[in-house]
Amino acid sequence: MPPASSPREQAESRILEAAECVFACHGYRGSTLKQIAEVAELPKANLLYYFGSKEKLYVHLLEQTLTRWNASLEDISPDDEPREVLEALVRVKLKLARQAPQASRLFAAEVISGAPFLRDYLSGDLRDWVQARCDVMKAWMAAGKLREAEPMWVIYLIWSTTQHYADFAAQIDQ
Amino acid sequence: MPPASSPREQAESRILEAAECVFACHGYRGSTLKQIAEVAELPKANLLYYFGSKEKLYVHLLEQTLTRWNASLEDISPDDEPREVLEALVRVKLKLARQAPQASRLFAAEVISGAPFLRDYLSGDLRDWVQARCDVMKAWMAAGKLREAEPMWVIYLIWSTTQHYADFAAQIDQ
DNA sequence: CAAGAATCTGACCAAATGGTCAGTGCATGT
DNA sequence: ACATGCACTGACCATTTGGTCAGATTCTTG
Repeated sequence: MPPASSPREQAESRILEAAECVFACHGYRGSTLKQIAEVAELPKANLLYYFGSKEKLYVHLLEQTLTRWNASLEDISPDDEPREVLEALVRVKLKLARQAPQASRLFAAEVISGAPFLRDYLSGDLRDWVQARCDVMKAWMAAGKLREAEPMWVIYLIWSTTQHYADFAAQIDQ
Repeated sequence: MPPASSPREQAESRILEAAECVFACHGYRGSTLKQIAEVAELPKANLLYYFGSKEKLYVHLLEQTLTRWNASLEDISPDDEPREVLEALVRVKLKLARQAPQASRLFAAEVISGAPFLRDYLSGDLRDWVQARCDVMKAWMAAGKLREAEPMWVIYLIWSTTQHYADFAAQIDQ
């Protein structure tokens, strides 16, 4: 059994890190393997050796990002207090945008370009995730615990705010 | 004197429309002249004839967008009522995002990729515009007319919300 | 040590990219 | 009729792109 950091794991994480950076800045089509290879300080052929193709590398990165995000976002129930849950939701998402601005940007770039690769995911797991939150919010509204509003818009509001925060991070920091 | 829609004007607006669509989806580097030409239903060489280069076409589009935006955003003064002004600001930006989602996306894509072409503009006219609003908000806070908050964040909040609204428009519409 | 598997990479390829250019129409004024 | 300038474009070019591959190197294991 290979140790915790086999050459494979080392190279893969190095490549993923570089790819995240480049894809986040230029989107899928705007990024080149050459540029990613330069950032990773590895020959281009090495990326292909480990990930097969540009597309596979990109999708791998997307899946990794969404898996992490979903893992960080706890479940909620209609019995919870809306204010606390929503505030927690904002804080978690904001923390993610701060901790992993690259991933946040990557996600935004993908969505802006029409989410060609995410579409399947959005109509699957993530869509379910969103739907579940919407249902809880509707229950809150029915019980008078939350002001009437379109739940999906609330989620988009939270996403958009934190997302844009990450996108403008450089400018905000000044 | 040529009539209101000379061949030049017709072709240029046709090209700009197509370019806005493509650049908005894929950013500068992710877009190709071939694709823009196909959308515009014109030969590729025609785009170059009128705009000289891909970069010039892109910058032309950015300038056009920002000029329109700035024209639509009225002035505000410390004597105004914060709630009204901020609500107006949101409504105008939201209207722009609805009316011209492509331009809104174009702007977002440019910012996400580090605003390489906008940088000059952001540090010039637009920055002044932002600064002016921040000053007014600070005056409001000093006068107790607005809750304490970092003014720039308020502006980013408004931008991010409307921006993301445009980006997710297709999904929201469902 | 030997055999085989895993790791790595320079050199190469077909396709696509931004851009050039010579040349073709075509309207207008003289 | 003819000259002039604008509008237009097919064919071409150098470069870059994602991807392949044969072979070199290193590691693991019997």
